[in-house]
Amino acid sequence: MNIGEIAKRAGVSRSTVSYALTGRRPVSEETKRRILAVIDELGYRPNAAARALKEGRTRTIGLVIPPAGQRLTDMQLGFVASVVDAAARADLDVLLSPSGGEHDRSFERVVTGRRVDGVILMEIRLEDDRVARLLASGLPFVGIGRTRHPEDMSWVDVDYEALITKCVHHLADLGHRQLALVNRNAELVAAGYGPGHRAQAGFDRAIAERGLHGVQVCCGDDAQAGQSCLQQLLAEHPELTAIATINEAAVSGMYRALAEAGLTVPGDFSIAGVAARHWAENLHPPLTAADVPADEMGARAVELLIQRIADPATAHRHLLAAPPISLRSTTGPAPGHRRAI
Amino acid sequence: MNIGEIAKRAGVSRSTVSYALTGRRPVSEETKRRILAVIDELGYRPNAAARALKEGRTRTIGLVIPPAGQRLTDMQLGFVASVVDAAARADLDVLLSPSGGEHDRSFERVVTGRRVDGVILMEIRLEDDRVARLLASGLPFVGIGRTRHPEDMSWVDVDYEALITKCVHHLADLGHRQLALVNRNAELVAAGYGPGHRAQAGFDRAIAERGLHGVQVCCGDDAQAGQSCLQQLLAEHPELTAIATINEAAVSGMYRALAEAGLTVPGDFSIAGVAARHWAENLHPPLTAADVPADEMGARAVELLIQRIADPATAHRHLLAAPPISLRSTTGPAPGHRRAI
DNA sequence: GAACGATGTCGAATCGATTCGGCGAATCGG
DNA sequence: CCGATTCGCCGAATCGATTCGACATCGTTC
Repeated sequence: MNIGEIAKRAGVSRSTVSYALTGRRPVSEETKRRILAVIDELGYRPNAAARALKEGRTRTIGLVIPPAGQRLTDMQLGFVASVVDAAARADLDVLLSPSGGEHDRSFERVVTGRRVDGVILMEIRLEDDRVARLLASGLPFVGIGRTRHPEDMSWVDVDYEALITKCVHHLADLGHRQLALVNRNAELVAAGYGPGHRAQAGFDRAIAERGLHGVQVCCGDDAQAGQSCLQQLLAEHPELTAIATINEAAVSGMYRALAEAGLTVPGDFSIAGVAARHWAENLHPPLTAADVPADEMGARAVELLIQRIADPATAHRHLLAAPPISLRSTTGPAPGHRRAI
Repeated sequence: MNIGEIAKRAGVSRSTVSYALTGRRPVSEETKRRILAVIDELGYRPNAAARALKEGRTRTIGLVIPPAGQRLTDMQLGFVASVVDAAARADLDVLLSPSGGEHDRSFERVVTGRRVDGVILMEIRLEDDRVARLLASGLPFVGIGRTRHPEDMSWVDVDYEALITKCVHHLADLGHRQLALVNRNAELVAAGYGPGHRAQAGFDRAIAERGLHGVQVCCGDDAQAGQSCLQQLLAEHPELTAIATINEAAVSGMYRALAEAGLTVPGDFSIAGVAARHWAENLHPPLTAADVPADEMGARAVELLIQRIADPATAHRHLLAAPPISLRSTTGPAPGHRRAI
């Protein structure tokens, strides 16, 4: 069931079959019809490996995800889904590659074995070996996230700094004076996870601008960690009245801790965050949050990658998403400051 | 940077380089050392397409997931993660393919273009075109889930029927007489989604065995749907005291509906389900549930697939997981039946 | 009617690996 | 000391597509 077989049965040469399929040279209607009939009858499809070998491209992109061991957050899942979706629309296949820890063989295979035409990289650190590796290899790639030197690459990213700044201003406008920032897990932030650092920077800046008091903590990426984290926070800083966070997975645990401490949301305590819309809406109460457009970002990342593959010499392009905050149910006037509205 | 270049610089023939790398024929230590040094220096890795073409295998498996549009449940995410993980350990790459709806081109490419050595199929229907397609194509595959004719294929699955039966018996033992089964979304069940149908069957059987009263409803796969579904259920069947469910994504919404109806869990109302452990534990209160071992199942699916690829003629193998129920916080004696314990 | 440009097709080279048959040289046994 | 093995390596064929140059046929044009 290869192209030679088709050619034989249609009584033409292999090249003619190829041209009939790709249309890169004219083939008479009659011949084309006969070839297609044979192909249809035998259910022939060109061998992907042979085509990739000759053409020098695989029609496949790599998607590098955080190690599978750690659960994907809802936002990350949104990125994956939208990348897969957009790739499918462009008739590209997606090769999944966990990276980090024991999985570096997989990443190395993807980068180095010419298995993919380009790569989309998730969960990028400020200093990231993988980015360096990709830059050195010359393989086109696009980041969802960026390093400390963002000019070197194409990326789409969430402007965590601006978003957290907005959250703080929003809370300050409501009269809150004592705020906390709940970050992602400590290992991630310590490893130079960009959003974590940028959220810190934005928080610090906004706190300073408004003359507020702020504390920062890291918190594991799940509900139980969120609960114990907030318990501790409330115990050590009873003066707090509001939280800003980028840790969507921990929010439901924070709700729990507040409820157990007898604090109502948003009556006694406010929370504003950055999260996938789907997630924010499905929480109870729905989270006041910047709705990260994960779907669009994934699609844009694929677009950028396709452009880079087509012409690796084009200028790098960047997309920084900073959607406005959707006021849902978790922020309100600071207790005792109702007149301040 | 191909094998010829390496051969030239090492002063040997291309075949010798190949044998030095694969070890399929002896090569002298001295020569091997020289070759490896050159390879190391130039950072050479064999071209995957060329190798796949010659060897007739791609060292890649396909993972067919539900269309990306609909969110993956936590359990599905667990399957994906464990499959990717197990594949990486076996030095296999994973090609992701959404199927259903507009994505059938992607599925078709995977099946037909010899892009993968085998396929793992998720979210299987009782009658499933994709299974028929794979059987016809001769491509090795393993299902996570099974059709109405399970003998035709290898699979791993969750024994929803047994698990729901256990849930019902557990609730009946606690004195509950009026139960409901909350199934997955209506379209999925109508399309012949096996777990949905098997859960119904198990529910019916157990209800009959114990002489109970039962109702069944379908419910969208998210918290909001769970909330409105349970609201309606409570309104139409005020006599209900317990629920069994396979719809993990809807559970938190059910909690909400119960709380708003003034019912405590498990004091006034009990819930038992089938869910990913991680999810069940992180709910508040933690769900009494059969903990589906998603990690192990994904790994086993990969194992079975590797065996099938190695020898497509082996007998089909099946693995039906029916873990015991982990008693957490959401089931208790039926109200007014405390003596019945 | 000769020169010319399309048009349609073919044969052969090519992509980068693996693998088989064979060929010297070294080693061994008798 | 000679024939038989073994060892180490090479050259060529092969996998299944794409693509380039060449060629035959046909219709135009001057």
